[in-house]
Amino acid sequence: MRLSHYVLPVSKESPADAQIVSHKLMLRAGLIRQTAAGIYAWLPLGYRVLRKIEQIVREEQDKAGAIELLMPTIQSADLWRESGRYDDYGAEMLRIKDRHDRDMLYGPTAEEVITTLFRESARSYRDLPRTLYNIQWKFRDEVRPRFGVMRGREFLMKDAYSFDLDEAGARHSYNRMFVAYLRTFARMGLRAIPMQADTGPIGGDLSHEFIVLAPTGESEVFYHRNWEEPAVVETIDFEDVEGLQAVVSGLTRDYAATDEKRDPAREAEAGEALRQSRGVEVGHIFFFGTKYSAPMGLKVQGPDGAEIVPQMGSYGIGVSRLMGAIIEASHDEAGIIWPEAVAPFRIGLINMRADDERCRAAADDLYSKLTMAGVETLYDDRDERGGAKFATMDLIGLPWQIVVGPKGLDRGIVELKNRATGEKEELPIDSVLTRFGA
RNA sequence: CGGGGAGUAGCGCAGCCUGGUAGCGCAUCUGCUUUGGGAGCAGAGGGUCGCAGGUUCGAAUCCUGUCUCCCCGACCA
Repeated sequence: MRLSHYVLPVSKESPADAQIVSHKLMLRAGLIRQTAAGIYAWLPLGYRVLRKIEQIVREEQDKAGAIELLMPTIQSADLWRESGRYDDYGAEMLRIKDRHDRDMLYGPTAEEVITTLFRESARSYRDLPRTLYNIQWKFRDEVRPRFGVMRGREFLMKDAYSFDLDEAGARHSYNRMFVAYLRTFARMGLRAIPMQADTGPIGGDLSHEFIVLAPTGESEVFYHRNWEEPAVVETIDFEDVEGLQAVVSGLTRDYAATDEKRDPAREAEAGEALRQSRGVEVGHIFFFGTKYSAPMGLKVQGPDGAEIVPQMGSYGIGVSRLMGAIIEASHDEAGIIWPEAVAPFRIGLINMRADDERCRAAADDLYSKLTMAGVETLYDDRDERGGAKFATMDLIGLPWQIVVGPKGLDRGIVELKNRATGEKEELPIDSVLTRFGA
């Protein structure tokens, strides 16, 4: 993409509304624009990042055996009356009426919809287990939205729902998601730590929050230093029930808790190894048994002909929130530092002298070859001063910057800079192309 | 939902107390000079001062109402 043809409203100053660094940078780098309290438009650059994050989430859900579908944002109140949640949910739910004065709502979550859908498709025990998910916009009318997309009212969420024949099966479904989550966050360059969370009416240990460590995070967290090495599950057989359980057990061995869930005994046990930091909740998984399946009449026929009420779990990832979390975890004074996996473009190509024929020709050629090879490149071809271009590139945080200028061309080289490390290399143009597979 | 603050040009702000032709910096546009880390000079465009009433010869400024946004606390992907 040529910057001269793009929409990228960057700014030196951040709006007074923004309090935390990720919000400021998202506004300054032209990723988002606020349209109402807690509601944001995703500008072109931000939307590219959002789609990358979404795609990673999708790929890891698929690997874990979950099946994607898409549920509507607008739901009927009747569904929620069926589950008994319509009156309980409170003001956080945005309630609206259609032209026939029917009660509708903008979905804050989708247990009711998915349970209904599954009820209509599952007849036999052979139809279980299944895990279904969708990545869809949600709306929760938060009393006080803040921190930009970290706590918006409208947000993009991946929500998965598992249906199992018994509790042991539900545990396996839970374990699948547990591992999938760690893989998902690791791919985005995040250190996410699973922490025991409230389990609600069912009890047991099947509820975890996934917290990304970031110095400016919202909640205070405590963890064993072993978590400083991010948990990576490179390969895993999601069908291997015992193997998966062993992995999850291993991963939950070391202490980690949010401020509200601290355990003095385990902290004493950790002793010197106890660490304290701040974090952002990016995911939450839990098992809730028959809370929805029972009241909503979801049942299948078992091998012996008897009715079985499926055991359910649900698994959320805040996709839009992740963008804020990634920036909180990865930035410097100059701007954002995108991990390669989610960067809106891989390369920022800077033509130092757009008014110079030779530079323009060399940069145009480089841009053309990179683009044709499928390397996502943002090309600053504007006739601006170099300083302004560098500042913009640093702000928007693309992993690599390629600088084409007359001084380099005299020596037959261009400069390649790594945004994260700041390291610069001088390379012949051909080598740069080779480096990026073009 | 309780407490506090703010709405003036795209962004950041001054002006309000003490009513009298709406300003500054950045950004934008034009010209010239510049060009390897947010350039200099000269000029220009852009605002029904959140909205609605009221007081007054005259309201950004005073009064009343209202909407919106932000911050602190209780809740959440």
